[in-house]
Amino acid sequence: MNISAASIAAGLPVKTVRYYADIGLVSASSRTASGYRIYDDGAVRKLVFIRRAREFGFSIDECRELLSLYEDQHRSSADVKRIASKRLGEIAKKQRELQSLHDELAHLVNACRGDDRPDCPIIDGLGHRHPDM
Amino acid sequence: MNISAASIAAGLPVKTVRYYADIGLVSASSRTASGYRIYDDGAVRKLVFIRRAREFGFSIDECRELLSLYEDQHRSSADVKRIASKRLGEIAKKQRELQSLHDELAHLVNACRGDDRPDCPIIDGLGHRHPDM
DNA sequence: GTAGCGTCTCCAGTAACTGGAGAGTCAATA
DNA sequence: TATTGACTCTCCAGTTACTGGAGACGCTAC
Repeated sequence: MNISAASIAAGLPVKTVRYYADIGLVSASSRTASGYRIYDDGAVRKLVFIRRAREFGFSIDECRELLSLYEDQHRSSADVKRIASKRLGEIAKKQRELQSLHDELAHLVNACRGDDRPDCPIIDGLGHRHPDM
Repeated sequence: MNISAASIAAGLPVKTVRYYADIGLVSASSRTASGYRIYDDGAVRKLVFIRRAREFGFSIDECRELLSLYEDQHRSSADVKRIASKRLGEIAKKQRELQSLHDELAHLVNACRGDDRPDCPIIDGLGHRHPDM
């Protein structure tokens, strides 16, 4: 599999696959005589693994850690659960933040007539200090 | 007001205030003879405005746009509403994505015993293709 | 006057790519 | 066989919104 076939199989842009190789996250399994990267199924599986983990919001460094657990036959599921639980907590926190932003902004947007007059509660709401932020 | 007083009043780090001046977002109202930045109330209000808008997730460029509306006595609230509504849609989208990530990851974490055995549904869930992602 | 801050500018680095230049490679067509 | 066009390579620069640090200068108090 050359890089474009691997990128399609993994669901990642070619540039990103090359980048992951550059930073030593997932290297090509070998190269052709002319230097083209070759990816085998194992490498593609790792790329898929990384893509999924990135979609879950894991950082590249966390992916590195997860990948080493993924590759380690002797890893304990406790390690993995610890990392995933931490991430889950962060996601929940982000959700709460987003919710309050949404509510506040929605309130301002609803209060705005949206006509040609300069009076605008959104601008006012942004411009002045707010009780709990 | 020197830069640190302004930064406290605006709720932004000094570095960030300087950065906003560098990129021409909010300049100091003047300078002392020795080159120290001086901020008046108007400049501080703009800094607060920017901080709030950033907290709402508006990009620097969007802030620039909002700021010009903020400063424009003749702006229509329709313009502001348009930008804010767009942002609101993006926030809602992000919320939905985050929700599905949360559900999926929570499912995996719950399914994981978290003991010393290498069998781990989280790793498996990340490693393999998933129905709808 | 000197110690200990604060401030200045400028440069580099962050995260995770993305875009592009310039050169080489490969497969198919004329 | 030559050439076209797509693909690949490496390397460098740019992105976003800052943040950290170096080295130099300013300000205030003791």
